[in-house]
Amino acid sequence: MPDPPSNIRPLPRAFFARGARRVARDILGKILVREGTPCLTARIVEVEAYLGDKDPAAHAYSGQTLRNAVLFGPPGYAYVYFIYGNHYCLNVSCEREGRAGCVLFRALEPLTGLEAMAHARGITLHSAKDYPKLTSGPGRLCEAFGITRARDNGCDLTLASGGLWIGDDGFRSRSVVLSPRIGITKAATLPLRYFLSRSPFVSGPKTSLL
DNA sequence: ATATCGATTATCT
DNA sequence: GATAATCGATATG
Repeated sequence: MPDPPSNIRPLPRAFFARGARRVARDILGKILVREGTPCLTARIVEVEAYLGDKDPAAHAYSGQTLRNAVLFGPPGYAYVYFIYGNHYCLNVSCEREGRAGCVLFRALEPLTGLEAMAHARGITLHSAKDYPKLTSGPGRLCEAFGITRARDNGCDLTLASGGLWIGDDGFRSRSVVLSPRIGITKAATLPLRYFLSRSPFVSGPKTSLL
C-alpha cells in the first residue's frame, strides 16, 4: 500500500513569503512528502533560519552565485547543496524574489515509508531506537528521502505534483524552543535554531535558550 | 554524555 | 589551495 497522503494539504506560497524566522517557527509540525511507492512522509521537528545577505553564516552572504541562485528567487522552492564531500542539505526559500532568506531542514520524525528510508540510508531497523538514525540530521534526512541537488534543487515545494512537497495535516506543535545554530563558525550565537523540545528525533543538543 | 577526527568534493578566493 | 549549514567511528568520563 502506497500510503496516500489523503489528509495532507500542500502549504500555499504565502506561507513561505515571510521572514525566515517566522517560517522556521511555523514549519515545525508540518510534513515533508516524497511521492512514490511507497510514499515517504515525515514530520518536521528541527530547522534553522538563515537570514540572507545580511547573515554571515548564510550561503547568500556573499551575493548570488550559480550555486545559491534559488535563494534569490521566489519563496517556496527547494535549495539543495552538497557539503563536506558527502552530504546534501535541504532548504526552502523564503521572503520574496531578491531576498535570500531560507530555512534549513535539520531533523524529521518519520511517519510512513520507514523501511524504504532505511534502505536508502543503508541501515537495518532492529527496533524503535533505530528510527532516529533515519532522519535526524540534515544529511541523513536527505539520504532517507533521496534528495540530491541534481534531482531536487529548484523544485517547487508547494506543488503536490512536484514529487517533493511540504504539507499540513492540522497537527499543532507543542513546546517550540530556540537555540544557537549548529555547525557554523560565523554568527554562531544567534538563536535561530527552532525545534520541538519533546521530540526524540531532534539532532544535536536539546538545551534551549529563552 | 561530550570530544575529536577522518572522509571527500563543490565552490569560492 | 582552503573551506565547509555533516556523519560515523572511536575514545574517554
